[in-house]
Amino acid sequence: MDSIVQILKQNNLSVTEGRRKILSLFLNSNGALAHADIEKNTHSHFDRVTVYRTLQSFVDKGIIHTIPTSDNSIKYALCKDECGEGHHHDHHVHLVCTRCGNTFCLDNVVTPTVKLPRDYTIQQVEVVVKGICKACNNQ
Amino acid sequence: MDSIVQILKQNNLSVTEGRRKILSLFLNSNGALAHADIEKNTHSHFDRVTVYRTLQSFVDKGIIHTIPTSDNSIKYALCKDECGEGHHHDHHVHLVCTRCGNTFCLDNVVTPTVKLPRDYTIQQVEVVVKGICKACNNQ
DNA sequence: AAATATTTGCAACAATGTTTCTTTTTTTAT
DNA sequence: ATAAAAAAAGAAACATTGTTGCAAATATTT
Ligand SMILES: [Mn+2]
Ligand SMILES: [Mn+2]
Ligand SMILES: [Zn+2]
Ligand SMILES: [Zn+2]
Repeated sequence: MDSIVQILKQNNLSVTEGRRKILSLFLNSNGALAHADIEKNTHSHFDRVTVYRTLQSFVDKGIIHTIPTSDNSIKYALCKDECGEGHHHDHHVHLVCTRCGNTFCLDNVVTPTVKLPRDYTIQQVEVVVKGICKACNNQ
Repeated sequence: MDSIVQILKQNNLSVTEGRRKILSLFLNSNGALAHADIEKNTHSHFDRVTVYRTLQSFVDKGIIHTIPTSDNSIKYALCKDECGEGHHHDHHVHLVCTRCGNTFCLDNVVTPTVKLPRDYTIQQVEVVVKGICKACNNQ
């Protein structure tokens, strides 16, 4: 069976053209995608609302995760860790390349531990590095 | 001289009612502010465009900095480090309280060092912690 | 194949952000 | 203090982004 269909079924999502296509975009992209990237790559074949809903359901199911940015543009990327419905466990660092503008999950770079004063409780640590990506550095 | 006026003059910004009021909001707030918070606190006394432009000029001058979020909502907070026109040097951790929803600069918590593979270049590291803030923990 | 459940697209709306231009305010020079 | 120059604010129009309710279409279950 198609691995895309498999992922959708495993997550109790009914298999529709939009979900198949959008999931395949993530599987075939090495960087993170914004809503606009998806609209563009699908040539607006799907309604904007459908794209929003699809992204949201993928996040809910733990198939993709969001990446924080400083400029009001959510980026989404495939979860490669043990994420599932209702719980994300993405403990890796993200890189925003200031040259090509792409955002990447550095799956092998774990988030450093942060020590806060006693009064605070840590639930999750997000690390976003601005810098130059591999591809841009090698040219 | 009023310290607010002083800050504006030091940064070569002409002193206007809007800038004075918005800067004082930041000086009197212990957390970060979103555009909407400012609109609300000024009772929409200033045009929305003016608020956008004021925030942008403050960021440009290094008076305030933006804080990345995962939900498409830019937060702004006073720069307490050595920031200036064209260069921000905010090396502290940010905390988003999942109970009260506020965002705080933890000025005393320096961002941990991150080690990336040789192919990458680091320019800036942003750390956002989700958790419970001091005030919420002590009640 | 029919019944049921789910998803989609559409429309209308709300919120957020940008651009251009005129008026007003602030700053500088006299 | 006044006039000239510079800068900022406000208004309007528009663009982009995100949300909600509902009927039609599609997918899943029986
Ligand atoms: Mn990631
Ligand atoms: Mn800060
Ligand atoms: Zn790059
Ligand atoms: Zn709190």
